[in-house]
Amino acid sequence: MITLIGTEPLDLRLTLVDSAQCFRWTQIGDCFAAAFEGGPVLLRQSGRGIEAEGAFEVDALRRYLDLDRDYGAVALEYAHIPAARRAVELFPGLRVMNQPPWEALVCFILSANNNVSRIRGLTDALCRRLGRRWEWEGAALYGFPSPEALAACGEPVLRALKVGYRAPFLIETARRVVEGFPLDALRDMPYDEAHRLLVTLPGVGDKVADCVLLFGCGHTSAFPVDVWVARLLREWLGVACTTRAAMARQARALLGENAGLMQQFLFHAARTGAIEL
DNA sequence: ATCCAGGACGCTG
DNA sequence: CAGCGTCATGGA
Repeated sequence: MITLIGTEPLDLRLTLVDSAQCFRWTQIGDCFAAAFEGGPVLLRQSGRGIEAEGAFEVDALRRYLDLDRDYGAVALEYAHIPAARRAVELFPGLRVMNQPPWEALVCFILSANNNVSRIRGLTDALCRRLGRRWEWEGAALYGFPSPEALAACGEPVLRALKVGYRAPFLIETARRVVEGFPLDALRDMPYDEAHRLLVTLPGVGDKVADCVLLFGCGHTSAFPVDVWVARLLREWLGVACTTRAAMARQARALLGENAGLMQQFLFHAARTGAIEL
């Protein structure tokens, strides 16, 4: 059964795939597919709006896609900053998703010193090897591996998937989660406390912690600073700092409560070369 | 061959 | 606290 879940502006390809905030959606024809705990979910843009099919609850899916946020208001908030205004204009329909924190954690541990296409390949390999298998009209889809599955799989298995030196990070972090690391409580903690807690996990530094907080915990002020963002902060916003941690602090002070949402627009603008640095 | 990719980590000044 | 080499892997 096909359900219309919303008519708000949302560019599926841009949000689910191209913006590199999530790495596990695959395009099948004009649909985007991924498997979750309840089974496969398919999304499609039609003339009516965003249509969904499969195992989902409308409210949960709307939250996942951040459909309840007014991005027009966010744009206005930063309209006085030329680069920000330009980035928002360039990418209508880009939204910052609310992923399960465990998924964001694993994917962004994989992201360290890695490129987007390879992160996607590794995520897919992880799901194929350790995730639950589903089928949708003949096509195989794989759920995201549980913390238990990852904690128990053994380092050689992960090495064989080519995650490289990140293998022990993944296994140790999975163990910490299985042993009770409060992943689901991060959402309701103050940013500083949640960040301080996350960086105690192996493979998680300042930047990965900010990605987990922004993409998986609803902390819209979290501001991940990678090479692209560091560059654009200097060139576009005049932020002159030495370390990335200091740049993140300054960007948060400058942009406030929704700094992370704006970061995603700026990041994509810089990474795709849509705005010359 | 060298550099780079949504960096983290351990060691040295 | 800041700076630097190292860590797999694959594409440019």
